Amino acid sequence: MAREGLEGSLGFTTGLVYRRMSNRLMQRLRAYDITPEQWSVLFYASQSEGLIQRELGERAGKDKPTTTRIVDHLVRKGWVARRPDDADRRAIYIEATAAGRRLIDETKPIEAAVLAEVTACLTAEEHETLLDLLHRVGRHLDRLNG
Amino acid sequence: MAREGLEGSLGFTTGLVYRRMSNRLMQRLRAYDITPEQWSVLFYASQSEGLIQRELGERAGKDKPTTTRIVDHLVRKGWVARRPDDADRRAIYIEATAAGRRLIDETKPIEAAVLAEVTACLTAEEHETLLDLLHRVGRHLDRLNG
DNA sequence: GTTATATAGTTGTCATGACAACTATTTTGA
DNA sequence: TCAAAATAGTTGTCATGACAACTATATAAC
Repeated sequence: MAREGLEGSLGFTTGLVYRRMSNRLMQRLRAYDITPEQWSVLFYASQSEGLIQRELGERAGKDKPTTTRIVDHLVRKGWVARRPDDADRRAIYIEATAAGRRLIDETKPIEAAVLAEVTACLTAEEHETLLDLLHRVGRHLDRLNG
Repeated sequence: MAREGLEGSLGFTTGLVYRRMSNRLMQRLRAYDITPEQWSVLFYASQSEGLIQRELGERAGKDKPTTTRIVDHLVRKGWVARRPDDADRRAIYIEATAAGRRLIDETKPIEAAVLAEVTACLTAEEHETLLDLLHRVGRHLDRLNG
Protein backbone atom coordinates (compact mmCIF):
# COMPACT_ATOMS: atom_id res chain seq x y z
CA MET A 1 0.00 0.00 0.00
CA ALA A 2 1.37 3.42 -0.95
CA ARG A 3 1.87 5.75 2.00
CA GLU A 4 2.45 9.48 2.18
CA GLY A 5 5.50 11.09 3.72
CA LEU A 6 6.94 9.03 6.55
CA GLU A 7 3.85 6.90 7.19
CA GLY A 8 5.69 3.97 5.64
CA SER A 9 8.53 4.41 8.14
CA LEU A 10 8.11 1.97 11.02
CA GLY A 11 10.22 4.15 13.32
CA PHE A 12 8.22 7.28 12.63
CA THR A 13 4.89 5.48 12.93
CA THR A 14 5.85 3.66 16.12
CA GLY A 15 6.95 6.95 17.68
CA LEU A 16 3.66 8.65 16.85
CA VAL A 17 1.58 5.81 18.25
CA TYR A 18 3.74 5.50 21.35
CA ARG A 19 3.46 9.20 22.17
CA ARG A 20 -0.31 9.16 21.78
CA MET A 21 -0.72 6.08 23.98
CA SER A 22 1.66 7.39 26.62
CA ASN A 23 -0.16 10.70 26.58
CA ARG A 24 -3.54 9.13 27.13
CA LEU A 25 -2.28 7.10 30.08
CA MET A 26 -0.56 10.19 31.51
CA GLN A 27 -3.84 12.10 31.49
CA ARG A 28 -5.62 9.25 33.26
CA LEU A 29 -2.87 9.00 35.87
CA ARG A 30 -2.60 12.74 36.48
CA ALA A 31 -4.75 12.61 39.64
CA TYR A 32 -2.24 10.15 41.11
CA ASP A 33 0.78 12.36 40.41
CA ILE A 34 2.62 9.60 38.56
CA THR A 35 3.90 9.42 34.98
CA PRO A 36 3.64 6.32 32.78
CA GLU A 37 7.40 5.77 33.04
CA GLN A 38 7.38 6.06 36.82
CA TRP A 39 4.38 3.75 36.84
CA SER A 40 6.22 1.04 34.91
CA VAL A 41 9.21 1.17 37.26
CA LEU A 42 7.01 1.16 40.35
CA PHE A 43 5.03 -1.70 38.85
CA TYR A 44 8.15 -3.87 38.53
CA ALA A 45 9.34 -2.84 41.98
CA SER A 46 6.00 -3.89 43.44
CA GLN A 47 5.92 -7.19 41.53
CA SER A 48 9.31 -8.51 42.60
CA GLU A 49 11.00 -8.72 45.94
CA GLY A 50 14.69 -8.10 46.16
CA LEU A 51 15.55 -6.38 42.89
CA ILE A 52 18.59 -4.17 42.80
CA GLN A 53 18.32 -0.90 40.88
CA ARG A 54 20.10 -2.24 37.81
CA GLU A 55 17.73 -5.21 37.52
CA LEU A 56 14.73 -2.94 37.97
CA GLY A 57 15.98 -0.66 35.19
CA GLU A 58 16.58 -3.62 32.91
CA ARG A 59 13.05 -4.92 33.34
CA ALA A 60 11.53 -1.51 32.74
CA GLY A 61 13.83 -0.93 29.76
CA LYS A 62 15.60 2.09 31.24
CA ASP A 63 19.31 2.90 31.16
CA LYS A 64 21.26 3.61 34.33
CA PRO A 65 20.88 7.39 34.59
CA THR A 66 17.18 7.24 33.75
CA THR A 67 16.63 4.53 36.36
CA THR A 68 18.47 6.58 38.99
CA ARG A 69 16.29 9.61 38.32
CA ILE A 70 12.99 7.76 38.16
CA VAL A 71 13.81 5.95 41.41
CA ASP A 72 14.70 9.37 42.90
CA HIS A 73 11.17 10.54 42.09
CA LEU A 74 9.60 7.37 43.50
CA VAL A 75 11.63 7.70 46.71
CA ARG A 76 10.67 11.37 47.12
CA LYS A 77 7.02 10.43 46.75
CA GLY A 78 7.37 7.65 49.31
CA TRP A 79 6.52 4.79 46.94
CA VAL A 80 9.85 2.93 47.09
CA ALA A 81 12.83 2.81 49.46
CA ARG A 82 16.52 2.22 48.73
CA ARG A 83 18.18 -0.45 50.89
CA PRO A 84 21.91 -1.11 50.56
CA ASP A 85 23.04 -4.63 49.74
CA ASP A 86 25.33 -5.77 52.55
CA ALA A 87 26.97 -8.41 50.38
CA ASP A 88 27.80 -6.03 47.48
CA ARG A 89 28.27 -2.45 48.53
CA ARG A 90 27.94 -1.18 44.96
CA ALA A 91 24.35 -2.39 44.75
CA ILE A 92 21.09 -0.98 46.12
CA TYR A 93 17.88 -2.89 46.61
CA ILE A 94 14.72 -1.05 45.60
CA GLU A 95 11.64 -1.98 47.59
CA ALA A 96 8.11 -0.77 47.06
CA THR A 97 6.57 0.69 50.20
CA ALA A 98 3.04 -0.08 51.37
CA ALA A 99 1.97 3.23 49.79
CA GLY A 100 3.66 2.25 46.53
CA ARG A 101 1.91 -1.13 46.44
CA ARG A 102 -1.40 0.53 47.25
CA LEU A 103 -0.90 2.98 44.38
CA ILE A 104 -0.20 0.18 41.92
CA ASP A 105 -3.26 -1.74 43.15
CA GLU A 106 -5.43 1.34 42.66
CA THR A 107 -4.05 2.30 39.25
CA LYS A 108 -3.67 -1.11 37.63
CA PRO A 109 -7.34 -0.99 36.56
CA ILE A 110 -6.70 2.42 34.98
CA GLU A 111 -3.80 1.09 32.95
CA ALA A 112 -5.95 -1.84 31.89
CA ALA A 113 -8.83 0.46 30.94
CA VAL A 114 -6.61 2.68 28.79
CA LEU A 115 -5.21 -0.43 27.11
CA ALA A 116 -8.74 -1.63 26.42
CA GLU A 117 -9.80 1.75 25.00
CA VAL A 118 -6.75 1.94 22.79
CA THR A 119 -7.13 -1.56 21.39
CA ALA A 120 -10.90 -1.29 20.95
CA CYS A 121 -10.23 -0.75 17.24
CA LEU A 122 -8.61 -4.20 16.95
CA THR A 123 -9.95 -7.72 17.19
CA ALA A 124 -8.42 -9.91 19.88
CA GLU A 125 -6.47 -11.69 17.17
CA GLU A 126 -5.17 -8.45 15.67
CA HIS A 127 -4.16 -7.23 19.12
CA GLU A 128 -2.25 -10.47 19.64
CA THR A 129 -0.62 -10.19 16.21
CA LEU A 130 0.44 -6.59 16.87
CA LEU A 131 2.05 -7.46 20.20
CA ASP A 132 3.75 -10.47 18.69
CA LEU A 133 5.21 -8.53 15.75
CA LEU A 134 6.40 -5.74 18.06
CA HIS A 135 8.07 -8.24 20.39
CA ARG A 136 9.82 -9.86 17.44
CA VAL A 137 11.11 -6.52 16.18
CA GLY A 138 12.13 -5.62 19.74
CA ARG A 139 14.10 -8.82 20.22
CA HIS A 140 15.66 -8.39 16.78
CA LEU A 141 16.75 -4.85 17.70
CA ASP A 142 18.17 -6.15 20.96
CA ARG A 143 20.43 -8.47 18.98
CA LEU A 144 21.32 -5.74 16.46
CA ASN A 145 22.13 -3.08 19.06
CA GLY A 146 24.10 -5.62 21.07
CA MET B 1 -0.08 -16.13 24.99
CA ALA B 2 0.90 -15.38 28.59
CA ARG B 3 3.40 -12.56 28.96
CA GLU B 4 5.59 -11.52 31.87
CA GLY B 5 5.42 -8.15 33.55
CA LEU B 6 4.40 -5.39 31.15
CA GLU B 7 5.15 -7.26 27.93
CA GLY B 8 1.44 -7.58 27.37
CA SER B 9 1.03 -3.81 27.58
CA LEU B 10 0.92 -2.31 24.12
CA GLY B 11 2.04 1.08 25.42
CA PHE B 12 5.05 -0.31 27.24
CA THR B 13 6.05 -2.55 24.32
CA THR B 14 5.62 0.19 21.72
CA GLY B 15 7.77 2.52 23.79
CA LEU B 16 10.56 -0.02 24.08
CA VAL B 17 10.58 -0.77 20.37
CA TYR B 18 10.36 2.90 19.43
CA ARG B 19 13.34 3.83 21.61
CA ARG B 20 15.46 1.05 20.17
CA MET B 21 14.62 1.97 16.59
CA SER B 22 15.15 5.65 17.19
CA ASN B 23 18.44 4.88 18.88
CA ARG B 24 19.70 2.84 15.97
CA LEU B 25 18.87 5.57 13.47
CA MET B 26 20.46 8.18 15.74
CA GLN B 27 23.74 6.27 15.75
CA ARG B 28 23.70 6.00 11.96
CA LEU B 29 22.96 9.71 11.58
CA ARG B 30 25.54 10.84 14.12
CA ALA B 31 28.10 11.74 11.46
CA TYR B 32 25.57 14.14 9.94
CA ASP B 33 24.87 15.93 13.22
CA ILE B 34 21.12 15.42 12.96
CA THR B 35 18.68 13.59 15.25
CA PRO B 36 15.86 11.36 14.01
CA GLU B 37 13.27 13.97 15.07
CA GLN B 38 15.10 16.78 13.30
CA TRP B 39 15.42 14.48 10.31
CA SER B 40 11.67 13.90 10.10
CA VAL B 41 10.92 17.63 10.24
CA LEU B 42 13.59 18.44 7.67
CA PHE B 43 12.26 15.63 5.51
CA TYR B 44 8.78 17.16 5.42
CA ALA B 45 10.20 20.63 4.86
CA SER B 46 12.19 19.35 1.90
CA GLN B 47 9.23 17.44 0.44
CA SER B 48 6.74 20.27 0.33
CA GLU B 49 7.00 23.85 -0.82
CA GLY B 50 5.21 26.53 1.09
CA LEU B 51 4.43 24.91 4.44
CA ILE B 52 3.98 27.17 7.43
CA GLN B 53 5.50 26.05 10.71
CA ARG B 54 2.20 24.78 12.12
CA GLU B 55 1.57 22.58 9.05
CA LEU B 56 5.11 21.25 9.21
CA GLY B 57 4.67 20.34 12.87
CA GLU B 58 1.35 18.65 12.16
CA ARG B 59 2.85 16.45 9.44
CA ALA B 60 5.79 15.47 11.62
CA GLY B 61 3.48 14.87 14.60
CA LYS B 62 5.03 17.56 16.83
CA ASP B 63 3.25 20.06 19.05
CA LYS B 64 3.89 23.80 18.73
CA PRO B 65 6.73 24.24 21.23
CA THR B 66 8.54 21.17 19.97
CA THR B 67 8.20 22.36 16.38
CA THR B 68 9.55 25.80 17.29
CA ARG B 69 12.61 24.28 18.93
CA ILE B 70 13.35 21.72 16.25
CA VAL B 71 13.04 24.41 13.57
CA ASP B 72 15.40 26.56 15.67
CA HIS B 73 18.00 23.81 15.44
CA LEU B 74 17.47 23.35 11.72
CA VAL B 75 17.81 27.10 11.13
CA ARG B 76 21.01 27.29 13.19
CA LYS B 77 22.48 24.47 11.14
CA GLY B 78 21.51 26.19 7.90
CA TRP B 79 19.12 23.50 6.67
CA VAL B 80 15.91 25.55 6.65
CA ALA B 81 15.00 29.24 6.58
CA ARG B 82 12.04 31.07 8.12
CA ARG B 83 10.18 33.39 5.74
CA PRO B 84 7.31 35.54 7.00
CA ASP B 85 3.92 35.21 5.33
CA ASP B 86 2.98 38.64 3.99
CA ALA B 87 -0.70 37.72 3.89
CA ASP B 88 -0.87 36.49 7.52
CA ARG B 89 1.66 38.06 9.77
CA ARG B 90 1.17 35.39 12.47
CA ALA B 91 2.46 32.68 10.15
CA ILE B 92 5.98 31.72 9.08
CA TYR B 93 6.92 29.69 6.05
CA ILE B 94 9.64 27.11 6.59
CA GLU B 95 11.76 26.42 3.54
CA ALA B 96 14.51 23.83 3.19
CA THR B 97 17.76 25.34 1.96
CA ALA B 98 19.92 23.75 -0.72
CA ALA B 99 22.11 22.34 2.07
CA GLY B 100 19.02 20.94 3.79
CA ARG B 101 17.82 19.22 0.61
CA ARG B 102 21.29 17.87 -0.01
CA LEU B 103 21.39 16.44 3.52
CA ILE B 104 18.05 14.69 3.03
CA ASP B 105 19.20 13.30 -0.33
CA GLU B 106 22.37 11.95 1.29
CA THR B 107 20.69 10.49 4.36
CA LYS B 108 17.51 9.07 2.86
CA PRO B 109 19.40 5.87 1.95
CA ILE B 110 20.57 5.60 5.56
CA GLU B 111 17.03 5.85 6.90
CA ALA B 112 15.97 3.22 4.37
CA ALA B 113 18.86 0.94 5.32
CA VAL B 114 18.04 1.13 9.03
CA LEU B 115 14.40 0.40 8.23
CA ALA B 116 15.50 -2.62 6.19
CA GLU B 117 17.78 -3.89 8.98
CA VAL B 118 15.08 -3.49 11.58
CA THR B 119 12.40 -5.25 9.56
CA ALA B 120 14.70 -8.04 8.39
CA CYS B 121 13.07 -10.25 11.03
CA LEU B 122 9.68 -9.88 9.32
CA THR B 123 8.29 -11.10 6.03
CA ALA B 124 7.04 -8.41 3.66
CA GLU B 125 3.50 -9.36 4.59
CA GLU B 126 4.20 -9.15 8.33
CA HIS B 127 5.85 -5.77 7.85
CA GLU B 128 2.76 -4.57 6.01
CA THR B 129 0.48 -5.98 8.72
CA LEU B 130 2.48 -4.29 11.47
CA LEU B 131 2.34 -0.90 9.77
CA ASP B 132 -1.36 -1.32 9.07
CA LEU B 133 -2.21 -2.23 12.67
CA LEU B 134 -0.11 0.66 14.02
CA HIS B 135 -1.81 3.11 11.66
CA ARG B 136 -5.21 1.87 12.76
CA VAL B 137 -4.33 2.27 16.45
CA GLY B 138 -2.84 5.69 15.68
CA ARG B 139 -5.98 6.90 13.91
CA HIS B 140 -8.11 5.46 16.69
CA LEU B 141 -6.07 7.36 19.29
CA ASP B 142 -6.40 10.51 17.22
CA ARG B 143 -10.16 10.23 17.54
CA LEU B 144 -9.97 9.34 21.24
CA ASN B 145 -7.60 12.16 22.16
CA GLY B 146 -9.62 14.62 20.05
C1' DG C 1 -16.79 49.04 14.11
C1' DT C 2 -15.52 47.31 18.25
C1' DT C 3 -15.11 43.59 21.34
C1' DA C 4 -14.54 38.59 21.92
C1' DT C 5 -12.50 34.58 20.28
C1' DA C 6 -9.44 31.88 17.57
C1' DT C 7 -4.95 31.09 15.57
C1' DA C 8 0.42 31.16 14.99
C1' DG C 9 4.23 31.24 17.32
C1' DT C 10 7.52 31.74 21.55
C1' DT C 11 9.20 30.90 26.17
C1' DG C 12 9.58 28.61 30.72
C1' DT C 13 9.42 24.37 33.49
C1' DC C 14 9.61 19.66 34.21
C1' DA C 15 10.27 14.41 33.04
C1' DT C 16 12.45 11.24 30.02
C1' DG C 17 16.22 9.42 27.55
C1' DA C 18 21.01 9.36 25.25
C1' DC C 19 25.63 10.01 26.22
C1' DA C 20 29.94 10.86 28.63
C1' DA C 21 32.48 11.30 32.69
C1' DC C 22 32.87 10.25 37.22
C1' DT C 23 33.18 7.47 42.11
C1' DA C 24 33.16 3.42 44.55
C1' DT C 25 33.27 -1.21 44.78
C1' DT C 26 34.16 -6.08 43.11
C1' DT C 27 36.16 -9.49 40.12
C1' DT C 28 39.96 -11.14 37.00
C1' DG C 29 44.20 -12.61 35.92
C1' DA C 30 49.17 -12.15 35.46
C1' DT D 1 48.96 -10.19 45.69
C1' DC D 2 48.04 -6.56 43.29
C1' DA D 3 47.06 -4.05 39.07
C1' DA D 4 43.57 -4.04 35.37
C1' DA D 5 39.02 -4.59 34.05
C1' DA D 6 34.24 -4.99 35.05
C1' DT D 7 30.14 -3.55 37.57
C1' DA D 8 26.66 -0.40 40.21
C1' DG D 9 25.37 3.85 40.70
C1' DT D 10 25.49 9.21 40.23
C1' DT D 11 25.90 13.61 37.93
C1' DG D 12 26.09 16.90 34.02
C1' DT D 13 24.57 18.23 29.38
C1' DC D 14 21.62 18.22 25.62
C1' DA D 15 17.23 17.09 22.66
C1' DT D 16 12.49 15.86 22.84
C1' DG D 17 7.90 16.29 24.44
C1' DA D 18 3.94 17.76 27.65
C1' DC D 19 1.96 21.63 29.57
C1' DA D 20 0.88 26.39 30.75
C1' DA D 21 1.39 31.13 30.02
C1' DC D 22 2.37 34.57 27.02
C1' DT D 23 2.48 37.98 22.53
C1' DA D 24 0.79 39.23 18.24
C1' DT D 25 -2.34 38.94 14.63
C1' DA D 26 -6.64 37.62 12.36
C1' DT D 27 -11.54 36.30 12.30
C1' DA D 28 -16.27 36.29 14.25
C1' DA D 29 -20.12 38.15 16.73
C1' DC D 30 -22.63 41.61 18.32
